[in-house]
This record gives sequence, C-alpha cells and structure tokens, in this order.
Amino acid sequence: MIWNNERVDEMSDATIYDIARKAGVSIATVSQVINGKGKISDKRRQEIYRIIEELNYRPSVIASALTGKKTFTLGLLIPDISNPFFAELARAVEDCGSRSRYSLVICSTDNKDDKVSGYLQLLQQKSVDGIIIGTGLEDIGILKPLLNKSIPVVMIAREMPGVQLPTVIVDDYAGGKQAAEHLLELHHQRMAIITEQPKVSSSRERLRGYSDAILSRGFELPDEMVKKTGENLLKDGKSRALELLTDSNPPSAIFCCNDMIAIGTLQAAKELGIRVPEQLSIIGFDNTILAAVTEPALTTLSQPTEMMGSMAVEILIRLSEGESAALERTVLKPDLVIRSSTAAAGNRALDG
Amino acid sequence: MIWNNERVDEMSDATIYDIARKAGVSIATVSQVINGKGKISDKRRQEIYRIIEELNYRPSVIASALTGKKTFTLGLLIPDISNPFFAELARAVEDCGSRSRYSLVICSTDNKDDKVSGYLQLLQQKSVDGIIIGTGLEDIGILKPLLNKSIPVVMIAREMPGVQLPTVIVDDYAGGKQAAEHLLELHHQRMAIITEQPKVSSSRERLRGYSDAILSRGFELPDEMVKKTGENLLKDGKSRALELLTDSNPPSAIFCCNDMIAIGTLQAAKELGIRVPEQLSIIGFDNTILAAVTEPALTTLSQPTEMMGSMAVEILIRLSEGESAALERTVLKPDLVIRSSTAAAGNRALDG
DNA sequence: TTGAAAGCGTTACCAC
DNA sequence: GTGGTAACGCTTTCAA
Repeated sequence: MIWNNERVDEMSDATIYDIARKAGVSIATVSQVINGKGKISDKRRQEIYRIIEELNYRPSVIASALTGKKTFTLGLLIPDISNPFFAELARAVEDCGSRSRYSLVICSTDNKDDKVSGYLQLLQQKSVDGIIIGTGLEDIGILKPLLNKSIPVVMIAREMPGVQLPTVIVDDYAGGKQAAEHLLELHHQRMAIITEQPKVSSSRERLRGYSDAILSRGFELPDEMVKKTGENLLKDGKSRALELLTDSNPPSAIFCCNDMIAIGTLQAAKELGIRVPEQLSIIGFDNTILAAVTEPALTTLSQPTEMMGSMAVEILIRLSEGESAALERTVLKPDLVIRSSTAAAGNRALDG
Repeated sequence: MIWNNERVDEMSDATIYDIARKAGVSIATVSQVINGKGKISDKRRQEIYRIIEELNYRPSVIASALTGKKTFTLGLLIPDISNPFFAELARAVEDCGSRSRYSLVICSTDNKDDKVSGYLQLLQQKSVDGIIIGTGLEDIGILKPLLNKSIPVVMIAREMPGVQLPTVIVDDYAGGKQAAEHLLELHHQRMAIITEQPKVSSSRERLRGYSDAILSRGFELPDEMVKKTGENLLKDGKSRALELLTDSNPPSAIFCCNDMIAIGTLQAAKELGIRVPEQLSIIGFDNTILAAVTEPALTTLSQPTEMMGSMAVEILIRLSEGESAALERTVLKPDLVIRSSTAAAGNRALDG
C-alpha cells in the first residue's frame, strides 16, 4: 500500500497503561487528565496530552462502559431502512445523536415480531444507552423483558396500546381527517382507503380519522372501500388499488396510508388508463422524496421527521442520564401538502 | 403501565455471578456451559440453562469483548442514509450481517472528510469488528491512523486511489460507457454529463467511461457539456441541468451520475417545458426506487446492491476471524435498465 | 497532586 | 468435571 515504507508494526492499539508508562505516572493520573477530573499539575497534563497525541491513543469505549459509563450508542428499530420515510427518520435521529457523539445502530424489523425481539435482546446485550422503537408489534408481551431492564425506550411514529412509554408521534388521527376533509372539499363522495397491516398503529389511527371525517359529513366508508396491504407496500398497494378501481362502483378518491402505497396506486391507475387527478384523486402520507418526483406529484401529509428524530433522541439522552422518566407524549401536527394528484371529483364514465 | 401489578423491582440485569450463585456452581462453570466448552455433567448443564431462562440472563457483549472476543458490530460509512441508493445498500449490509448476529452502525458523512475521520475514530473506540467505507474522501491521509490499527476495512461502491483495501465495486467505467453507447445508438451527438464532486471516485470513473465511449466514436464531449454538482444532489442537479439546457447549443441527452441528479434534471426539463424523452434523453445511475416512479420512468444503470452488501460483509467477517487479507477486488457489472426517459435523438427546434 | 487498588462482567488457563 | 484466578482497559475512591 502507499504507506508501505512506514512502520505499521505497532498494530496493537495503545492503552492507558502505555500512556502512563511513557509519562512515568500512574494510570489513575492519565484517566483523570482525560476526564478532566482531579487536580493535575499543568506540566504533567501537557506532557500526558502530548504522549496521547504521539501514540494516537483513544480510550476504549468498551472498557469504560464496563465500569458503568455509557456506551454512547443508541438503537433504532424501524420496519425497513430502505423505505424512504424511515431512512429520512433515521437520518434525523443519527444527526441529532451524533451531535452528542452517539452512534446509531439500525435494526430493520420488517414488522416481524421475532425480528423485533431478536434485535431488542441484541441491543440489551450490547448495553446501548437507549432504544427508539418505530416499528409495529403484534404481541406487546415481547417488550416485557426489555421494560424490566434499565434501558430507556422511546416510541417514535408508532404507539403500542397498553404500553406506556415516552412517545413522539404525529397526530395520525388528525392526518386521516385532514386527508378526508381535503377530498370532501373537492366533492368526492365515493372514497376509499388503503392501509397498512392492522398492527401498524399509525395506519389504524389514520383510518379512524379518515372514517370519522367521512361519516360526520353524512357519507359512508363501506367495507369494500377499505383495503389492507401486507409486507410489500408497493406491490400490495398496487394490487389493492387494482381491486378498488375495478370494483363495479369504483372510488373517485383513494387515501393511501403512506407514499409507497400511493405510488402503487398511481401505477395501478396508470395500468388501467385512469387519469390522475382528473378521474382519480390520490393522497399519500409521509411526504417523502418519492412524493415530489412522481407524475403527477403526490398530494400527501407531511411528517416533521427532523423534529421527531431530535425529540426522541433528546428524551432518550435525558433518560439515560438518569432524569426521571416524565412519561411525555409529544404529538406533532401533520401538514397537508397539496400537489397534483388530487382534484375536484370527476365522473369516470363521462370523463374517460 | 399495563404490567403495573407485577414485580419490576429486580431492575438490575442478572450477571454470570447471579447464575452461578443460584446454581451453586462457579462462574467458570456457567461460562463453560454458555460457550459449550469444557465437560459439564448433563444434570448441571440442564439446571444452569433453567436458571438462565428463569433470570432471563444474557451475557454482556461489552464484558466479553473486553476479554478479546468480538463486539459483533460493524460500521458502515456512507454519504447519506436518506439517499435511497445508500439506504438500499445499507439494508443489504444489515441483512447479511444480521444473519450472523452482527449489528450495523450507520454513519452518514455527507462526503465531509472531518465527519469521516470523526466516525472512524468513534468506531475504533467502540471496537467494532469491521468497517465498510462507501463514502468519498478528499484526503486519504485520514485513513492512515485507521489502517495502522487492527480493524478490518473494506471499500464498497467507492475506491480510493493509492489505498489498497479489499473492495466490492461496480464497474463504473463500464457503466459510463454503457450509458454513452445507449445514447449513441439512439443517434445522440450533443451529449452532456452531470457528475458528483470529483472526490467521489465512482463519478470520476463514470465520466471517464462516458467520455471514452463518445470520443471513440469520433464525437466529442466539450467542457461546457460536463457539469459537477455539490452536496445537494437534487437541487444542484437541477441547477446544472438548467445551465446545460439553456446553453446556446443545448445537449439532446444528459447522463446523470446518479438517480437523484437525474430527477433534478427531469425537473429542470419540466420547468423549461422540454419534453422527455422526445426532446431530451436522460439516463441515471443506481436504479433506485426513485427511477421507477418518475414520469417518465428513468432509464438507468442498475447496481447489484444486494450482492455488493453481502460480499462486503462476508469479506469483513472473514477478515475479522483472522483469515489473511487476500486483497480482493470484486468488480460487478452494472446493468442497463431501459425505461422511458431515453429515445432517439430529436431536434428541439423542429420538435418543440 | 498523585497513586494503589478494587471493581465492572466476561473468558481461559490450570489445578484439583 | 469443576472451580480459582488472572486478565481485559478503564474509572473511582481513598490514602498518602
């Protein structure tokens, strides 16, 4: 390699003992210098710093964690890091954490309970300082062993009924309502919804808000207008949309519980030759980068990912520093972003 | 919380001592049982397993790492986890790692050298078992302290000239060539390219391949047809595209070094009322989910992210298990995925 | 102002 | 088969 000619033999990383020996002091003194504790003469301090630089010494986080200090590592459980919404959320969490020198361990659970509990166990064994859960869970019993331990946990973008944990969430119910109201204002009457699996709390709430808003205006949301996807958001979204759109009495508007599903729906419409938004209005959720690049661009509900990520991290850090767990529940507002996938209700028969 | 009524007081996690005490044996015995070493009578073994279950004991990875065992943690350096290409790559790495119970620490560097070296230091201090670098670097000197240490490193999707490290990469040069050839077959002559910053090795190679292919057909790639973005791929991509398209002699085709830039270019074209692909062909790179959802859908070069991720992890694990560092360099082939953003060269003046 | 020593939770070697 | 104990690299307390 390029540095062939240089010494690469001192491979073993220096320890506090090496520093102490070289400086002719005890390891306690070195430790104090590093942690800015105790009273060390300026001369010694300088000298020790010099040697630390010289040997490129960095204290082992592992060893220090073993003495009861933090690992400066956080865990993030999400369904899938390759889903842009969660990638954006992860980025927010990472950024906020790294400002305080925390690292982030990513755990993609695919919404599978066994993956969740596997990751949870792993994170515990690794003594992370906190865990952020942003994934759905069928059996909350899985959390029990974790909650008996001392690791702080906060929920992000998801909730578990029956488990009280600090939570940072968007008002999904209100979001569903806003979606419905936007559509109602555009005079849609036959409205459908495609949700995620029922174990995803956010989807449940969005459905509830959507449904309530429709019902309160005297319209209805019949069962055949409510569809659920499985694991594969894009593919299943498209299939469900196909089902809806080939119904004998198809909807003029579909609310998709996230942008991925909305894209699947867009593809279904395209495949059937249905024009969006003229013949069909589609509204998504999350306002990921995807929503901005489709044609037509998606009307969607935007989540403040930045804010959610940093709030979750801040709570976790406070908790891990021993602050009493004020069982906070922060509910942020989603924002309706109107683009080009929604328009006044048309009539497919006339229009098409 | 829901489990209010139950004992939650034994908060302190059980240690090997608790198990040993309860089983009336020494910690050495417990350790041996856990690690399947030594000879322990079946009776004791069963009993110890039972107690482990009962106390929900899980050995501390921290403590075990301190005795020289692995941390079962890998680090991944990428420019930005919220960029779909890297999110997909991260997912591949995570999946492969988790099959062997490794966790993944994500580090978004924004292609900034100081972030890179900060993360590198952090990962070392945390004694990760290996580091995957998929981010550009201006000053490779930053890697020097790392390479002197004992942590295995592999490069993914990027290369550093002058640093020899095991590498898993796509043939970017060939990719650039394929892009050019596709465009040339469509009879384009005035062809442009928008690359990332020069410190991104993959962009440099794609440019080289593109340029070589064009030149070898007797056409040219004049300087004003070569643009570079900055940090913000989408925004800068759009600006650069705007510059190209408002040139007095605008290109009929633009090769964008990744899908994000291609989308910026698509937006620029839309803004100028230029029709794609009739008046302008656009070709991207990466084949992320984004390429499939734009309108028109992007012709792009697909990278085998799955394969790249798992190869990188496998090399790293082998290395961390002491296998001699065969300085492998795996070059995978990119695949041209033809969608709807490229077409035979038209004439904007006639056509528009 | 400094250092000796205990302790953190494991593993591994060597006696018994 | 089983257990005692040193060692891993660090922090912290207490004495000097």
